[in-house]
Amino acid sequence: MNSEKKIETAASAGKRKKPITAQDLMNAAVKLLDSHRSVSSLSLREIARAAGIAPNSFYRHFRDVDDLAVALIDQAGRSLRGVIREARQRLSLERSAIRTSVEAFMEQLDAEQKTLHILLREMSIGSPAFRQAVDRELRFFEDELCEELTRMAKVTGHATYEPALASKAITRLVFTMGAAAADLPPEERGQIIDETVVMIKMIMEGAQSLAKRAAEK
Amino acid sequence: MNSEKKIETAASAGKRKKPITAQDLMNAAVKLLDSHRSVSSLSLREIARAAGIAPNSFYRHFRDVDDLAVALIDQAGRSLRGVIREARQRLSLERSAIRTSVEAFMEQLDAEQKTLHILLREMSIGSPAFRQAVDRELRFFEDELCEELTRMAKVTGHATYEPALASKAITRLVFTMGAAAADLPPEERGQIIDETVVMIKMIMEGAQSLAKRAAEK
DNA sequence: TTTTGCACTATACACTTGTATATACACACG
DNA sequence: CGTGTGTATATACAAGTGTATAGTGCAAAA
Repeated sequence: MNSEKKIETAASAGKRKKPITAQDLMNAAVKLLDSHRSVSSLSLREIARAAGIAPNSFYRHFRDVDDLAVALIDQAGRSLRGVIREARQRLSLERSAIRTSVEAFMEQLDAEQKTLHILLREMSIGSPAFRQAVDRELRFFEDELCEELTRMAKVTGHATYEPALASKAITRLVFTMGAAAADLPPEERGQIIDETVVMIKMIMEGAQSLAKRAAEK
Repeated sequence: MNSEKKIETAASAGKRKKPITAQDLMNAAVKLLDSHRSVSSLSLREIARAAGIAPNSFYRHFRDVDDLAVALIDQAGRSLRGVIREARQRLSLERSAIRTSVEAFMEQLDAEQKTLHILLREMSIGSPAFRQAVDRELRFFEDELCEELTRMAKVTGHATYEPALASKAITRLVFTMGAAAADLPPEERGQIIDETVVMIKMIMEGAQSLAKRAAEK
């Protein structure tokens, strides 16, 4: 059977108005990544098949599978930033800022599009462009956090030792713990959240304590 | 061209005494992973080709590519544990225990077999067996560290707040920072090491400070 | 010696992959 | 009415994939 088979049938059997969006392709790709496949193991044909289009139509929307992957990361980052910013606004006084943010982060894990899931899993793998996209999101997170830390310092009087470093530590920790939580059934995530919160408090406490010590000298 | 090509030539051109070891295959796989490919994108044939054997001979040594990947992780963990344990023994008094360990960890990044590299990159991806193997190694690390922390508490009198959690935080942080360092030219790793050391100190300082606060109440 | 077992190879098959080429259909503008 | 232009399609090809089947050659056991 050297020539093509006839059937590369659409997954979505419905009669669709023709035009397919880039987002449709991204959704199809995300569905394929459900279990534990890496983006780099997805084939262009597979994605096209899942989206119900001909293989070649893929090129109308993305240059590459890599290109699509980068788009996925951007999307993950954008919506994550939104969620965190929102969490920070409803920073009511009855709950700790830390806990609120961590919870928002973890909730985002099974948001409609599970792109955060993907970002966390594939952080350190994939094309240069891919990792660059991930790094961008990490830095976003760090910067916002760092700002917050220094602002907080002025209000409470508790200075932070090296706010940029503390932010980096917290960010990496949250992302790593998020990756661990991602593979867990949601009912076991509570523990991870608690652990993460305590870890963050350790870092902040430590950074403040080191700041005091440095000031005393 | 429907039938096979004739040449699937050995990569290692030398005239070898026939028997190839599982380790040879693992080495070949590692070489292929040099740049930034994920294990899941390696094909059995590719590995066999790189090792200079026929595709089918692969099965004499591993069931799967996945199977080989798990073996790689085990090897990475084994040698990492060795290195860290060794570092702890030459824990001379002139250098901090933290810095010595972190340096040992980072040095292991470009050890002969760069398997640690792979472990760090693919931590949260791959087959269940694969991630289980990674988790095993993480826990090893955590446990040894936790023991050390409580032992230290008795000597110095500085108790640690939740030693298990602090160990987990430190472990995850070191691994994440290691993953970041892995993609860097060795001359830029110094900074990462410094950062990591400070981060760890923050955590330990914080955990001790929290312990004191808890005791005072 | 013959036999048996093992490590490896060669060939083949059915299948998937990325992409080149050509083509069909819809809609906007002259 | 064309006539593009953009978006989808089908067909095809060369290459790569996992693996089934059938050897080949060589060392130890009989």
